[in-house]
Amino acid sequence: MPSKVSSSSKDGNSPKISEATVSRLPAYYRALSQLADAAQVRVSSEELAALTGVSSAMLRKDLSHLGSYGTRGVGYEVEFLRYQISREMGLNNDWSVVIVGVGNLGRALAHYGGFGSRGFRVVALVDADQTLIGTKVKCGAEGKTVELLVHALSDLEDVIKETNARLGVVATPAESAQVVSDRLVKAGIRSILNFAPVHLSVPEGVDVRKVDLASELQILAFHEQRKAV
Amino acid sequence: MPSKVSSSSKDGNSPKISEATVSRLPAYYRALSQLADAAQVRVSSEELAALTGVSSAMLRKDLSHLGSYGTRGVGYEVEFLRYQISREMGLNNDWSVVIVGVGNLGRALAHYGGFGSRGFRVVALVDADQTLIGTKVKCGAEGKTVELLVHALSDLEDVIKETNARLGVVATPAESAQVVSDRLVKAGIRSILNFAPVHLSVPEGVDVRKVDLASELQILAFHEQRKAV
DNA sequence: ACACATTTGTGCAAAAAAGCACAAATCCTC
DNA sequence: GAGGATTTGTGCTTTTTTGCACAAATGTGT
Ligand SMILES: NC(=O)c1ccc[n+]([C@@H]2O[C@H](COP(=O)([O-])OP(=O)(O)OC[C@H]3O[C@@H](n4cnc5c(N)ncnc54)[C@H](O)[C@@H]3O)[C@@H](O)[C@H]2O)c1
Ligand SMILES: NC(=O)c1ccc[n+]([C@@H]2O[C@H](COP(=O)([O-])OP(=O)(O)OC[C@H]3O[C@@H](n4cnc5c(N)ncnc54)[C@H](O)[C@@H]3O)[C@@H](O)[C@H]2O)c1
Repeated sequence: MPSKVSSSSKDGNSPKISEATVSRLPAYYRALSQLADAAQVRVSSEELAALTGVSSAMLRKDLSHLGSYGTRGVGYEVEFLRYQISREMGLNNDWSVVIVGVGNLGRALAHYGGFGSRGFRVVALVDADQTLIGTKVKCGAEGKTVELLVHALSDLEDVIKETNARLGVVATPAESAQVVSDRLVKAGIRSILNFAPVHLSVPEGVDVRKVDLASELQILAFHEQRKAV
Repeated sequence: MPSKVSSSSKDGNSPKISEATVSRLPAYYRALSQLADAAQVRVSSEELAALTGVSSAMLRKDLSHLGSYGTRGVGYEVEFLRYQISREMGLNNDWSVVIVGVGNLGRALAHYGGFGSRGFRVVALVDADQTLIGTKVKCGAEGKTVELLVHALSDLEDVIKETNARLGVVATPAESAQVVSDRLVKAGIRSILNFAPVHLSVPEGVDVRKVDLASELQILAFHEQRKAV
């Protein structure tokens, strides 16, 4: 897994769903959404597993941690199961996202339309580049396009407070990532998605997930190298 | 972990490095490069572990799978260890990458300069959009900028043959991803990095790593939701 | 109402990964 | 060159994750 949650264990009373399971729930959700779009009513563990690339046994065990939402001899109701996963994952809530670093990647993320359909909304863009600050960037894809102003890094705390952002995306160069992360945390952000290829140190209670594209290619290269000549 | 290798186990005679270890090697490599840039000669497992966010014991065990490259009581030589990792991972070779889908994300990847410094070179861009085909896209960042022509999807096989590309990146919409993947495989590609939020079915021997940005946000949201109110 | 075909949910076993602790190796000082 | 301070490499333990197999539950057909 090219990325891991770092800190935070957090358990109050919830039955504790394993990290491995959590990391697969989004794929199930996505597949169920697809089936729902195709107006399919029911799905078996076998079918859903094939769609998501896991074994049917693993799928069933994963789902069993959420509750007993299937019917033996029949399968799962697509819409019902989809709803249960979305509820468990908090996708009903509206998640506000602030993106710091509006370069190649930050802009691509802002333009992307696929987040909105899943409860995520980019509400603020922040950069340190004077030539970018004050410019407008189109956010979201067809239909729901919004123009967002690029804010100055110095306004980070205010922007977060005003927009109530709870998720932070770091898309700055590696050198600035730790500083940006520190400021995000200080401003109250406790969930960070980091694209900079550095490890971010954050206090207990803050989650960081790292997406490292270069690492992914390197891992592929490693295996490629080992394949028969 | 936002991504996993799907198929391929592959073992000829190599001592078999665990998948978990392989997934961490790029981070070690990156940190060592940083230290080398800062002209640091030696590093302890403790220090390197802190830089990469793992425990020192895990780091040592990971490295021990490559060989015994440290010196007890002293630590590791930065340059030497870096070289050993790069050799093990095949980063000395030059890896040619073809990107299919030159939209928001594909373009951001093409523009990105960080790949070149690690043995990866984007050698071809392919898209299905008639208005894009034939246009030129700047590839790589400052210094080593190259303009690449966007090729037609119908030329995919030829382009791969001519450029000798061995790594394929799928950055098309989800609907097209499986078709594109099939064609990449048929053209001889056996390592694919997939950004489309769908599971790709590939034959035995082909590796797919999936990077699903929306999933990452969802996983963060899941944990965020569980944090104290 | 009963036998039979399906498909889930789950206890248990196996495998993989992470963590611990310490002996072995090296360096430094005197 | 002996003793003490470090720091690696690794056997062993614990935890996490995956896989297997089957009983329990449901639907169907007669
Ligand atoms: N573009 C890619 O395909 C790609 C691939 C792999 C990794 N990455 C990583 O993602 C990150 C962003 O990549 P990119 O290609 O968008 O880079 P980029 O240089 O295009 O954009 C970086 C942006 O961050 C801004 N910035 C710099 N310092 C800042 C600070 N302290 N606060 C706020 N903003 C700041 C810059 O002004 C710039 O707009 C980098 O860390 C890069 O290594 C990118
Ligand atoms: N942009 C993001 O930040 C982001 C985030 C998460 C996921 N993704 C995923 O990454 C993929 C690409 O995203 P994007 O934002 O770049 O989309 P995009 O629509 O901007 O670009 C997609 C490109 O693929 C091309 N294309 C379509 N069908 C094709 C085919 N059969 N063969 C070759 N090219 C084809 C299109 O012409 C277009 O240029 C999508 O699957 C998207 O869900 C993107």
